[in-house]
Amino acid sequence: MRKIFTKCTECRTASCLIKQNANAVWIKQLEEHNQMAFYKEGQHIVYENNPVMGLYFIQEGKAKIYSTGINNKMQVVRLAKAGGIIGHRGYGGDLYPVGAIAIEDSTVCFIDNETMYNAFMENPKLTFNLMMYYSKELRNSEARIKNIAQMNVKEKVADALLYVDDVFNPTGNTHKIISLTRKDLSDLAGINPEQLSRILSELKMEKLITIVSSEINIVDIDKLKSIVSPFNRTY
Amino acid sequence: MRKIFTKCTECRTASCLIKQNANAVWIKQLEEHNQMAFYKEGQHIVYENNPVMGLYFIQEGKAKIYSTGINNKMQVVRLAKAGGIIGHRGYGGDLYPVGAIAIEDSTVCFIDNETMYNAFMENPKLTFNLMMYYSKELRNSEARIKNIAQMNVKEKVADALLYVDDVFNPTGNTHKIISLTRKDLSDLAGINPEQLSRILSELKMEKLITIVSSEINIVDIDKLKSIVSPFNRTY
DNA sequence: TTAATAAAATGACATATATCATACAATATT
DNA sequence: AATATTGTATGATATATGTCATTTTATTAA
Repeated sequence: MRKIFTKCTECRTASCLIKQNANAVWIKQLEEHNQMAFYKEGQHIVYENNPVMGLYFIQEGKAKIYSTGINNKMQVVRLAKAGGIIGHRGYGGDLYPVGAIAIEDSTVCFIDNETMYNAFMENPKLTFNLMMYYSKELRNSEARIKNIAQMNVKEKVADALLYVDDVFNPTGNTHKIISLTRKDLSDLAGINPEQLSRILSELKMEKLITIVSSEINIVDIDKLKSIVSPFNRTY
Repeated sequence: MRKIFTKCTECRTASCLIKQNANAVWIKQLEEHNQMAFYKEGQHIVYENNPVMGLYFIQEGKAKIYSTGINNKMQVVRLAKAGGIIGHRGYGGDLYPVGAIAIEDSTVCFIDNETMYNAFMENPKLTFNLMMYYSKELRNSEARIKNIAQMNVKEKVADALLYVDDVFNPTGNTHKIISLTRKDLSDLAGINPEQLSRILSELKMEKLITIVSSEINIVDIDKLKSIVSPFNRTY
């Protein structure tokens, strides 16, 4: 576990939008308003249908953003890691329609709505880049709508594996699927765990992945991509 | 058909984010850079996988935003009307991953990326509210991921009807499903037209909707909502 | 108005995926 | 180390939904 930094100037999360875009004066301001919190794996960072009080910046760790449907079936709508943002949807007393759970021990930096609003009004680049962040997530989300609606289970599994790899292994050196259980993966793919197991076995037989003590490794990422290529997703 | 306004000061689209949030100086600036275009029903406003040159603001009319999957199967990811925004995803020479087609005769106001960027840097409220717009669309989109993944066909149809009504009949006085063919509706619900027909007949029998010469009218919106209520979507 | 064309609805059938049950493997507990 | 507990994999079966064919209704053209 890394040390918790309560000051932005000390924080080493280079991908943080605030560090990248707010001016020095505002970084000081924000430092005085932020609240750091530590979440153990499995703990809720935000609950579904609770009021949105501000923005959560993941300083360290990983989280799944989910929404609960019928029979308490969980749908993972997106994954986030250090630098990622949770919350902030629906300004002005709205409820937050999705929940977030730490899938690794995580430290999260919280800044309330009012402080954020003031920062936005005086840091156009911050606002612009946060707008871009949402815009990019929206694009991803719309791609996932099509995928979930049209793909068969095998394609959904390939898509989910590639999504996880894209989010959690950005350098591309390693392609290990980390921090996620079979249940998490099936909730992400939008299928049930049994189907997931079946397809994983199939992919293992076809030598696209290896599984050692239930840890998944992508060994032939190109073939995996070719499974979803008819849906021209760009990973 | 309404007259095409080429000046923001003349334009009567009250819901336009630019009109609402840009200062007078910038509205003048934007007026000099905007390009108006008229699209007949069925015409493309933007094509899939084309470069994103700027932002499209719908002044008048309606559009479906879609993405094409396997076997050229269309998935409608969202609907937009006057005041709605198309484009802008993936700033910086990226490709626009979804397409947009006018589903009514429409006039659309286009502003290039550079002009928009300059406007953003000097109109924090405009940037903030556009960020909120994307944020809201993202929230909707994530809700739809769960819905499409978990709902059965009947729930999908109810959800699609309620979505259309919510977007196109905001006042709530009338609940007529307009401007959409059965194909459009099934592409939105993520099912095939045959299933849609079957479910529509069922809903008609149950007196939740009426169909006169293939025009759908929601007559019992509460019962329709109760079909999707286990998914606690807030229309 | 009638014929021609397109759109929508219905029916019969095939199939992919979910469900339930069971078996196996891996981690945790005493 | 042995047992309990959880997580993962596989098999058998049921069911919802997609596909293809046909009929009915609506729209357009002659």
